Amino acid sequence: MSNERRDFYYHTPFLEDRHLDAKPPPSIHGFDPSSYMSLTECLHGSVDYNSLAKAFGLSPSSSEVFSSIDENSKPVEARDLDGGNSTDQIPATPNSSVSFSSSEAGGDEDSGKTKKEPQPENPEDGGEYSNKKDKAKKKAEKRQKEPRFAFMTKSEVDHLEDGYRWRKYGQKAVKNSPYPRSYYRCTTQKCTVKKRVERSFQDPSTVITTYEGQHNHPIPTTLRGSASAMFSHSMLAPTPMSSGQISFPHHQEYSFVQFPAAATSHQNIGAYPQNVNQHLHQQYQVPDYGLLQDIVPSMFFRQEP
DNA sequence: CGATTTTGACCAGCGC
DNA sequence: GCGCTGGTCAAAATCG
Repeated sequence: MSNERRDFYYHTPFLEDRHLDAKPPPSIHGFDPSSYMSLTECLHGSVDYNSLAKAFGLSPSSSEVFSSIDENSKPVEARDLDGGNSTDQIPATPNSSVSFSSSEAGGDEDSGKTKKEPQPENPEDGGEYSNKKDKAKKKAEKRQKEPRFAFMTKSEVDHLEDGYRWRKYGQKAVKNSPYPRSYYRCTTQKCTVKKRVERSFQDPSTVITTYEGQHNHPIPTTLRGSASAMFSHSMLAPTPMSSGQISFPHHQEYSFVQFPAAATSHQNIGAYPQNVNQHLHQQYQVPDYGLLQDIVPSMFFRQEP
């Protein structure tokens, strides 16, 4: 609504030219402005552009960057990536359709999509409705408060190992795409984090993962395989997840990144100036330059009209 | 046998 | 109001 609203998109080609031993590094490439990759959505649908830009050490007026996104990372049939989502509700201007309710973190960051404030219509007189419906409503209400974050990863594996344990609770065919979308929920009790995974129909080698919510617990140490071993100590330590960290799982074998706490409270974004860099840096597995140098410089911001 | 996945049904939001 | 679509539920099936 207000012009204050700005969407942030990022393009993180990091890892692309990174050599991590034997296997080809997964890369996050391209992005889909019209359906995913909107940091704004992740950040509760309301973020101050300048603050965020600052947080990442970018000049708020780096308009070239904006354009570069359009040209380079052309949202190839972006709408198709998300099937109905973007096609139907995010026509030309992604954010414009995101009926964001800036009210607060509880804003409907799911806005542009489907869920909406479930009218609290006498939950008790559900009468004819089974508690199933009530449940769904409650969940929906809850869900809206969760920050979301989506990214694309080149991978042959659909469900990327990210250190947490997930249970699949649904799968749906995606409109205009031969690939289905899977829905996962964190199996840890009391943790409401969910994630959706789907393969890009434009680029079948790309997996689009959307995280929703924040883990309120450390990574399960009983994780089988090497997953747990690859997470940095900083991750396994009782990190203040409550502060709003969001993890950027790419590929279990290569890296694991935590996004600075900015995710949960947009008001604080301005509070992570340059520290963000160091912050991120610590999280990377790759020592030398870390992926940070890839991610930050390539962190593109875009302002939608 | 418990945990997880599969899958059809159901529900809510949105556009027409 | 209706149809479409995304998201979730939950019973059944499958897995380890």
